[in-house]
Amino acid sequence: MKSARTLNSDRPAVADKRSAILRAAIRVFAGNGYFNSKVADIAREAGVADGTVYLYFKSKEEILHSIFDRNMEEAIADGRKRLEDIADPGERLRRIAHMHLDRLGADRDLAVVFQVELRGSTKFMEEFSAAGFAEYLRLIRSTFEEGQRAGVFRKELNAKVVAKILFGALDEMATNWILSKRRYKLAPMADQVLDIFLNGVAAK
Amino acid sequence: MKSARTLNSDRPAVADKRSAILRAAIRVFAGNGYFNSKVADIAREAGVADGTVYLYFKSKEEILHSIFDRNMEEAIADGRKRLEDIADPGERLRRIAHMHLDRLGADRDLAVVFQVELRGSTKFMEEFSAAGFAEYLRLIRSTFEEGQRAGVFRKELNAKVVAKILFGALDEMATNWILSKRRYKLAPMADQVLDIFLNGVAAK
DNA sequence: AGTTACTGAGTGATGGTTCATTCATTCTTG
DNA sequence: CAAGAATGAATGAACCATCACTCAGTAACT
Repeated sequence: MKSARTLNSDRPAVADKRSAILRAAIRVFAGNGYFNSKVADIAREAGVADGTVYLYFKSKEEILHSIFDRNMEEAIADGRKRLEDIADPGERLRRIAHMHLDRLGADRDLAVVFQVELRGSTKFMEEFSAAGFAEYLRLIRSTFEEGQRAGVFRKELNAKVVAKILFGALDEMATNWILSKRRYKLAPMADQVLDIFLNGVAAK
Repeated sequence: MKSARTLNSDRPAVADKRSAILRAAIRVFAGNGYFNSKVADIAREAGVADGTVYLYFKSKEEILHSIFDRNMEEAIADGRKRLEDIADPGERLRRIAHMHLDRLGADRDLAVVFQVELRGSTKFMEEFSAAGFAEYLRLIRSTFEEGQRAGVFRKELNAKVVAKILFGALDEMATNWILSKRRYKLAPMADQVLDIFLNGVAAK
């Protein structure tokens, strides 16, 4: 087997290998589903031995968790940054929706893992929902509440329900996109969703 | 073992046993997830031997399919009937949404199977989406298009996207409901969704 | 020589599926 | 109507393919 990139030995290959395994796992999980994927498949795809996987992750399940954690963390950090210069609640929601679909639309395999594989058992769902999803829903909700206070959104609406509606609509766009044979851009759908949504919740 | 009901020998216990197994499977799948459920668990829950399951279903996977098929068929038949006396497109959509959430809200285990277990692999998703989901989306869409022709919904909206939005919102209500610790009624959420939705798509 | 990174054959447990056998019921025959 | 034969639904122990995970060994580097 060809030795891994030894071009510059600055960084030990450690970080590289960890994410090589994660990237491989995303591809494998997306292709076969989590439960039908063998650890050996991931190892082969990553170009390492079976045992090596266990030097970086303590179980197959932890690999799935790491995929979620790492991406969610990145998305949230990036999201915060790209929201800080926007004041208008409607525009903030638009930006959130765009980022949501941009991110999933940029990597189909990752999208499959997020839309399908991570939903495959209540156990996972509960864990993930306790972690990142809940925080994401809260972000949408509090943004909406700002809008209510500012008088641009109808005050009688339940913000929690509204957040779920927006999330659900975006989520369905993503799921439909990965299942669709047609290839179209996912991100632009955000505007169609927001058109209806903002019209629906607008004050007056 | 006590002999099966021999009260009237009209009908062999066959149909009974088949649906006993299906009901047991719904409970077991909902409790452990499809992949973590053993056929032996289903058999025990149904009060039959392992082998008996294979007299009625040719594989574990076929059990999952049957759960979907049977319920979807029933839902669609029932749905058609309860829609035929409604002309107004907005009211038709409201009725659809109510039926959707009523049905899932009436049986938490079934809801778990539909919201979680059936989504756990692209393979399943594709099969199911080819089957019932697609038809359901088409129903929403064509109802919306009637409304567009009637001039009550904005004509510039893409009906396909609109249908996904409504479905996605309802779907998220259901998923959130099964994951929530709190016990609340699912069906009433339909009105909150429709309030925003109809406002969002209304002409003028 | 020591340390760290990696390897991949082996192992042990799991669980979907099969099938030889049982037995209650129904049919046939005298 | 009773005895024997046939039926086929139901059983559950056993089979065996499948993998997640381990670990004794090798390689690479200092």
